[in-house]
Amino acid sequence: MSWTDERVETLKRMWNEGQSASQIAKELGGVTRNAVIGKVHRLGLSNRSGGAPAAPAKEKAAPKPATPKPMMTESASPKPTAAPPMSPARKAIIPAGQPLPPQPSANEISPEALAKVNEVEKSAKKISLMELTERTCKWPVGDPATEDFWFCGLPVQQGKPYCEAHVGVAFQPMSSRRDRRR
DNA sequence: CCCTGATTCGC
DNA sequence: GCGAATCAGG
Repeated sequence: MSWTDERVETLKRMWNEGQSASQIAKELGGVTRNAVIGKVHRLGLSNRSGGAPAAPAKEKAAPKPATPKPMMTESASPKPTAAPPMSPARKAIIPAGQPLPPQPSANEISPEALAKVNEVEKSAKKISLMELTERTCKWPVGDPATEDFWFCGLPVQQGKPYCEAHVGVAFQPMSSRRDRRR
């Protein structure tokens, strides 16, 4: 693949939209994110600005022009309030009667988060215990005492044991989310 | 480990 | 000019 006008155009557009290099590469196809980044540099638009070099620096070793970009959306307030799902290990010891394990109670969890989970669970990979890996969401769904039980299996949020959606319900902002978003 | 962009350098 | 390899950071 080569950089046709059209492809370059798409590149520019997406880059300015804040898309990541890898996303752009995927969209374009036939190129890697490295290619995209390389091109971005050659086009001189490493800084996601329309093209207004407000900083006329002549530095050679200017390490950091500062990046006023949103970047990673990481909210840090890890205080597990909503009971994290129990270990799969207790699978068999459940009185198969009715005292079902407290399905991560839908107490005061963000309605949005719950809605998100419901959606996610529909497209979940539904993997089994054995299929769990370091980077698969380990959120259990269903009744461990029945066949109707599986793990989410979606890609986990970096660091966390669950996917984004499940991290959302697993880690409550400790109160009933009071603060405002960023 | 996953991901991000930045840089280098042989082609 | 191109982009894989590498680097630096989250």
